[in-house]
Amino acid sequence: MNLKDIARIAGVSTATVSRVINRSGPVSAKTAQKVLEVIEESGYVPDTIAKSLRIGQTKTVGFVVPDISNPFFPEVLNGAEAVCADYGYTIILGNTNEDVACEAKVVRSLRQQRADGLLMILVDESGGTLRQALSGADSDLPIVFIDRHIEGFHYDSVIIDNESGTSQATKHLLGLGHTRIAIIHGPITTTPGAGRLRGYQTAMEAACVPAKPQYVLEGDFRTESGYELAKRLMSLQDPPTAIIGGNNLMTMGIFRCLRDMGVAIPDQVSLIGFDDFSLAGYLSPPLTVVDRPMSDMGRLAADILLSRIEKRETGPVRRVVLPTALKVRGSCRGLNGR
Amino acid sequence: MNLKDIARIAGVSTATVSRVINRSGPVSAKTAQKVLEVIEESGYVPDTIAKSLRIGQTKTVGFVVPDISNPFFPEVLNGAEAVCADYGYTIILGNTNEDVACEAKVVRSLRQQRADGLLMILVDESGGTLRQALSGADSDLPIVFIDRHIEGFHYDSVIIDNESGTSQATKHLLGLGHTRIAIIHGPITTTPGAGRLRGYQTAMEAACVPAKPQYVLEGDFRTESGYELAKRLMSLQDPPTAIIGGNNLMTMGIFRCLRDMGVAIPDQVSLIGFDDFSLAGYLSPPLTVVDRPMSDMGRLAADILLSRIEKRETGPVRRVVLPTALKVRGSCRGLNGR
DNA sequence: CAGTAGAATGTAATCGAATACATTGACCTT
DNA sequence: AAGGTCAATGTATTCGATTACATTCTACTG
Repeated sequence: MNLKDIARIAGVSTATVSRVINRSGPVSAKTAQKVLEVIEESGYVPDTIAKSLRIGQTKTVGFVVPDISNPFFPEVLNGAEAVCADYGYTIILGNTNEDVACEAKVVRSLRQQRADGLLMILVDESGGTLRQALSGADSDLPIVFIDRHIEGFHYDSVIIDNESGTSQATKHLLGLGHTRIAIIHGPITTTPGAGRLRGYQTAMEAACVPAKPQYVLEGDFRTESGYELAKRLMSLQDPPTAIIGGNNLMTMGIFRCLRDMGVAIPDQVSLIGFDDFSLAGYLSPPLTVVDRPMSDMGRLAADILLSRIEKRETGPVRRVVLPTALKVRGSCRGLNGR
Repeated sequence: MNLKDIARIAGVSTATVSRVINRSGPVSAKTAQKVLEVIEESGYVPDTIAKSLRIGQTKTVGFVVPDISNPFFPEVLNGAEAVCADYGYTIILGNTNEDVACEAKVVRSLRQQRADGLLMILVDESGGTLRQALSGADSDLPIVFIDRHIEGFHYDSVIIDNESGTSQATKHLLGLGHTRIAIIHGPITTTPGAGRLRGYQTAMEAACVPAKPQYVLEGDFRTESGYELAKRLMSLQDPPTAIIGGNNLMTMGIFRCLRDMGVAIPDQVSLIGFDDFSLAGYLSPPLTVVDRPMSDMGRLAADILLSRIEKRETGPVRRVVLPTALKVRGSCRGLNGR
């Protein structure tokens, strides 16, 4: 059952049917009604594929994530999906498994599928992968980066103030009297990895507390690395009195490690995580975290992307930086009383 | 840059280029090489849209979920995505917001987009919505239901043994000496809602412990309803000594409520949740839960769907029922010693 | 009543790839 | 050398919609 069939049954031309469906031209009331009746009866749905081919637009947005099972992902997706649905766009998923080669493959596949635009949480922030995957193409494919971005690349991005996030956390700990503060940060090749480390360093320097190198460890944003590195920290001859986790997963890893090692939080070690999650406030102790507006990030990114796709906005590249907020709960203890 | 351009530059016909790309016919080594070179240089990627239109297959699978932010979703998605990626299929997302009307819209939209098949976590288990959304169509669109299914509908489904899950949980509590056991179950119009309730009832009856009606409450699978109903339970003149949560979100709600009300777990009330989640074992007390293989559900459902799409399997409808397992941690206390 | 504006409708090309069918050419057979 | 086989390639149609352009029809003007 296609447009031609409808035209035949209704006794009109395909052009007329198309005009009725899209309200794209004058059609007499009588004809329109007749056509609509036929469509209704037959249960006809226009073929989006054919339409896309003809008009060169698919009304789809590719959403590229490194790791579906990171709880950060559904939150962002949630915001983005709502906006896309509002504008009649559908989301196609691309999972890169934190892998550079996979990222290239996914982008190329999304390009093949003619996604109208891309929402990307990057893996390769050097941009090499992306540049290659986009090579030879109509390189005006709109892309909005989320959480991470590429220096000197002409794309919009929605990120957060990572530096201020860890800076707040560090100051909070310093204010409680801690000096042996450790951080398990993400890869410094990534925006959030480097930014969060910088915030920590800045705050430490500002307080004239030198950060010991053995307290600054680089993880890979995964639970296991948080676990392992926390174990290493607590095995030092002078273990830290406070640890900052570089993201949600690593914080969970740290939390588990401390629990498994029998290290009391916050009595022996204070802990601050980056990223809030649903049960963080119900752990014991309730976790103090740096929170950020994840759903808003998705919403905003989708907003920008769609306005680029629909050419409602043509100005220069936008770089939106959203604020973070320290949520003080119960995983930090003051040392001043000692 | 399209197939025609490549053909022109390589000095061959479009048919030959197509044959090279798809290995769909004999091409001399020399010609093939030439064509591949041109493709390489130009960064050409075939247009999936055009291909789909021609061959009537999109290599996409629609994934319909009621609630993106339910932690159950990414787990299932994770499994499904891996299988789909293996077979070269892409996932299109459909969010129904637990809304029947929205479900119809999403299915219709996915049909328009010519998804080759659907993975569905239903909202309307009566099937009315689905039947309507599929009306008039080539109703041989393969669909696999996950977690919930429609009685007497000719589609495959992958569900879990809900009844045995709550039955195990109830027996565990009975074994510990509890008799005032409450359950906050999901809507009885849903497979998991009804099944889990039944398991509870069966186990209670088998032990000749009558279930008091005020201990059996129907929630809506959301955190808030768990919270509210737990509050109601604990306000009874003879509150239960144990509560079973009907799903992950409601269990979180119950947990929060008990904490907020200052009810000690498990000293005052024992708690068993349905569905494990990443930090359940690190709450205090660590939560005893009925676990189920969520990622496997996604994997299996995708497996079945793809084998239907590719006609590798044409047998009768399959109904796969996966087992649940009680994970005993620390949220239940024995009453026998009293 | 001829002329014409503008509404209503139709015809046919187009998007980019796949493919049925046609054609060419090389090599082998008898 | 004629005929046959099969590999290699080309031509032209097709998928289902949109749309530029052409045509018809209606109604109104002077």
